[in-house]
Amino acid sequence: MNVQLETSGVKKIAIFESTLLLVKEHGFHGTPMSRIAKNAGVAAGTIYHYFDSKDTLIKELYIYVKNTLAEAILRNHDPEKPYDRGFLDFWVSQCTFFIEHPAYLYFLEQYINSPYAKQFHGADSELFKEKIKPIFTYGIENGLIRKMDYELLGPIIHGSIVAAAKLHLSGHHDFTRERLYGMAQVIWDGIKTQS
Amino acid sequence: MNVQLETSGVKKIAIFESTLLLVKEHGFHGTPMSRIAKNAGVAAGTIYHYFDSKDTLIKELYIYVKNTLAEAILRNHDPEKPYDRGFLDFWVSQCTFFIEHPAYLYFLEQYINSPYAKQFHGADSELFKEKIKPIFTYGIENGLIRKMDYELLGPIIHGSIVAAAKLHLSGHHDFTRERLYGMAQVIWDGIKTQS
DNA sequence: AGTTTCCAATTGAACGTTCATTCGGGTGCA
DNA sequence: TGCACCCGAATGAACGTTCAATTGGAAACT
Repeated sequence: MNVQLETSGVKKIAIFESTLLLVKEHGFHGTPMSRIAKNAGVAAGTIYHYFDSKDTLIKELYIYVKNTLAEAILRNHDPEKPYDRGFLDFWVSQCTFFIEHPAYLYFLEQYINSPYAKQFHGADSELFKEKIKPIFTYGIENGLIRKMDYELLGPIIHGSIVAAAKLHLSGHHDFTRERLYGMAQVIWDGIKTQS
Repeated sequence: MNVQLETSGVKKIAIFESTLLLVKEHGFHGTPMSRIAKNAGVAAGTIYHYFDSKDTLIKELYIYVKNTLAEAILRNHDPEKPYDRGFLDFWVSQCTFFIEHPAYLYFLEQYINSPYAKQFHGADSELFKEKIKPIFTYGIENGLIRKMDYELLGPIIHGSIVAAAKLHLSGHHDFTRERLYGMAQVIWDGIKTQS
């Protein structure tokens, strides 16, 4: 199931989840290693058994989060279905994932815009790069999606998903699965090759 | 010109611009007050003559940035022109502003996703709330834009502008004014009421 | 099976640094 | 003289990281 053959990794995951929760609540700087440790039920020094520094902890956490997200998306992805249906599924399953895992969403949003992302530029989830991104480059190259750079298309789609998830999480709206598919359709109409 | 009747405010602006540059480069945590001071050409203590704390400095800086952005947008906005043309102008002038002021862009992006934004929820540019936002709510209410929440529409448009500006700033692309209007048109096609 | 060896895992107090903020004092203008 | 502005060394708290000491359990040996 896992890429690495880890004996357990249970503490590592505990540290990840603890960091995720605290970063969501207080941001990167607002979460000292001491509190990460306490929250994860380990001693401060233990973290340094698994990670070289706070920076590498954050970087590895980012990849962990992206991998978890990619797994969730791929689980709902059926390559047999028509391309547009695939896009809708992608949009909805990612949005659902964020709604169900708010800490993952807020961590990602903070990371992407932090200096970490520039510092560790290139370090990303292999799963994402190899399985998800190709779906979109395929769509662009085969004339199913409007001709534009992936670097432009990506943030636009991402932005719509994040906006919807945040809106739901704010509590003001409660999006049903149908509503989500409706929103995905709006985005698809804007993205697809215009007839 | 300014809302506040400041005698000069030149030091205050210097502190703002210094913070902007350093935050872009090193993030919130990576920019100590001492370096903000040195970079602005003032003493550390002087900052506390103008701001209560680092937190309020950041908060006021956010409003300063949003105001400056709003001014730039309104300067290029002509209410006489048709609505769709107004949207294109809005999109392009905001994108151009970000391209010309990268530090403003990166500061905003970091702020929006930081705990500051939640902490100071509601504190925003009056200019923006009273002049820019109404343009969009008008468009939605009068059936010119697809019926959706402003909280959903806003981030989508914002996302596309930011993505384009970042792509330009990355150096890989050099968008002419015509190219920018082309991209704005793509977004408009997705946003407008479908015929 | 019992004993010894060994090392990864874990602890938390201690260290040194960095940082936001304070404060006592200085300057120049009204 | 008073007041607004400004300085920068000093302060003390908070933080990331280190490390000597402890544990526990698996292998190696008798």
